[in-house]
Amino acid sequence: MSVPCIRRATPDGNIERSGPVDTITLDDVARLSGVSRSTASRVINDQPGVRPDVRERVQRIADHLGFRPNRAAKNLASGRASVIGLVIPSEELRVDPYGASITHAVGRAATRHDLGLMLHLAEEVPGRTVHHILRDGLIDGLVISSVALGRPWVDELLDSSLPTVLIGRHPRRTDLASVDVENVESSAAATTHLFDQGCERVGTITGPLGRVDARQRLDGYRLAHERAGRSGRVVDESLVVEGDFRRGSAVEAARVLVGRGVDGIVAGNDEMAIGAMWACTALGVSIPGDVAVVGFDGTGSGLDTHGDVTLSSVVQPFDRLADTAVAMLNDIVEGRQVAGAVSIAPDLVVGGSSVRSA
Amino acid sequence: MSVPCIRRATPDGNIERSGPVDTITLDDVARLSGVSRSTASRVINDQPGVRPDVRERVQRIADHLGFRPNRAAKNLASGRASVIGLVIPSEELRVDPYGASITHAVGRAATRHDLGLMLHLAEEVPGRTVHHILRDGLIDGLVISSVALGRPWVDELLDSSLPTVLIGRHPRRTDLASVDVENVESSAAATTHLFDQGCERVGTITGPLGRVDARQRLDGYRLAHERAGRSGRVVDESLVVEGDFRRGSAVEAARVLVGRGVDGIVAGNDEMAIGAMWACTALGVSIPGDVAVVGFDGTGSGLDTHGDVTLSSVVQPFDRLADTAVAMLNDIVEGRQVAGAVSIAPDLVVGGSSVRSA
DNA sequence: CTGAAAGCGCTTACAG
DNA sequence: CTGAAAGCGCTTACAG
Repeated sequence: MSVPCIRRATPDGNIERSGPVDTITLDDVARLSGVSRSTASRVINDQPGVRPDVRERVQRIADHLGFRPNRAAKNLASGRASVIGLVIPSEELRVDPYGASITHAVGRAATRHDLGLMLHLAEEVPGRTVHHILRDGLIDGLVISSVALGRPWVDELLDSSLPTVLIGRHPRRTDLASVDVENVESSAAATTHLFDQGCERVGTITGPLGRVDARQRLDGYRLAHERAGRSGRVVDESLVVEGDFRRGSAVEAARVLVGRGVDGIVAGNDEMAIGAMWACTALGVSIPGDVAVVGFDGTGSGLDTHGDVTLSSVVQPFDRLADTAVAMLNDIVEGRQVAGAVSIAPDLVVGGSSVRSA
Repeated sequence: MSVPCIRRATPDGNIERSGPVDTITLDDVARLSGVSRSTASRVINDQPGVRPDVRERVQRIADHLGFRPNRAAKNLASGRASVIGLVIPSEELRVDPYGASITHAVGRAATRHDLGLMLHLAEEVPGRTVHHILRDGLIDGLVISSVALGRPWVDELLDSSLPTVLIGRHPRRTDLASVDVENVESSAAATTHLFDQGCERVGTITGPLGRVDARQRLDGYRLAHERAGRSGRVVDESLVVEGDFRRGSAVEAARVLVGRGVDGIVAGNDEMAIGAMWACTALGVSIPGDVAVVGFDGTGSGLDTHGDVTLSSVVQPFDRLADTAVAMLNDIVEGRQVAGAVSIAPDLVVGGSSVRSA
């Protein structure tokens, strides 16, 4: 327990700071409680084997002192950091709301599990990073966004000794612990929803088809057509246009689709749905009257209305995805077994972009 | 140095993991180099006072072994974590590209300074958090986004003993170490740019005027009018509309402004610029022909084109802002004095939304 | 220039 | 149920 720190502005407008932080250690708690360090430790960590009255006394004193265990010491002694890392491409975080949503959700999930979250931005850089991440001993494990896959050092992490959980899917490997949103059925549901609104000619703007999720969503689009086959709806391949999950690509694509007479568009994600809506609006094509639009992700709905029309979308359950991923990671870290791949169904949230008040 | 960890899929499709990570300690390096731990430590940390040949030998062996110091031990022994925290509102990260850009930039800056970055999402929750952040001993200091200010626990951090640097400006306090973009002159430059393009009636959609940056940018808009006073350009108060920095608010605002006959719009940020462009497009008002638009932040430019028109914008120097903030924080942590408030000038990047090829 | 030793604040068998 | 003691892997005066 030392002198509290003082901060003040110096006359010349600079700022200085002195003195260490007021620190209460486990020893303080033990001494003031009249027990050993071991017992105090047990109380603090909710471990069994302490007489109830002793436990209560120690706890009260700890609370009163505002004791917080030093994480570095805890980490060193226990070999556990109580911190997890998140690997996500920096590009993703910056240009795509999906990345921000995942980061946000994992951050919240970590907090709920009483874990710190370190951010590891996946740049295109070479390899030393991996070793740093691994050997620093600063984190217990990693949540890796599948969007980060493909970078050599990220793939290297998957084979390292560090526990990892993937959010999303690996293009090839099936041996990884992963959590993913269900893509096929939910995309089919979105397409079917447009049929239900009376759309006869529904096109789709897909994500980059090198990506698993983009392909699966396209599969769902096809599946819905198969199921609606008897009502004369079949896939017109000229209405399947590949985008790149970014807004700009959908502007082009939507123009093409409008030119080919669609009355509905299933976009591979919300960013592209927004691009499509933009293009339609610019062409004087009304939404949802002339063309009904539905997206995927849920990042474009809510606050971010476009014109007066809210976007219909297959909304990813970001919080559940993140919570599941963090829980799985925790299980792996603590040596419990973990189911390999978890899939979580999203909800289709219907907004103004697809509902025709017939 | 122990057994490497093994991971394998079990027959029932689950995944298990066993064995500790292969660990090389400073002791290993010292022993194999035939020196003491102290000397090895000096070499590893580039401290003076080691004979060159010894230094080289130890270094080689450390490199060969792939030695990485255990951060927890280092932290515990030195009282320094080599990790900084970033406090940013979770809402900001999710809905506003500005938050993502800041996060991205601070992450990169931290890496450059060889620091880890912990994410502290500012929710609306009560107070314990502060103490956690402070006493965990997990971080040396905090970069706080000014957007997070206003939450009681964030304000509390500013008065704590933990070193902090603000990115942005505090509404009242001037005693804080902070880094901010220059708002007034740059906003004036954006407005003047529209005048230069021949705009006679330039309106503005401001951010929420409770915020300093929003007010400063409005000041810049006024300043440009003052300077252009002799050419007959004066502020028409009916062309000043308050938004909330979000896209939706600008859609409304732009309709109002178009109704009042503007031929140019200065938006308080890019999100609102995009909303305004959307509204204009929907109204059949062409950009930049009928209305020229300029934004602020640089988050809406680049990849994210709208229609075919790229957005002109006052582009924030995110990397420089972040780098400066992290460097300042490091200085404070290491006890060096730090200039109080740093202001960095952004660049006006002209795109298609404001250039009239007369 | 180099090393022996104490110590950072905790956890965790181990013995009572 | 409780405590004494060793140890996690480093840093850092201190003495040579």
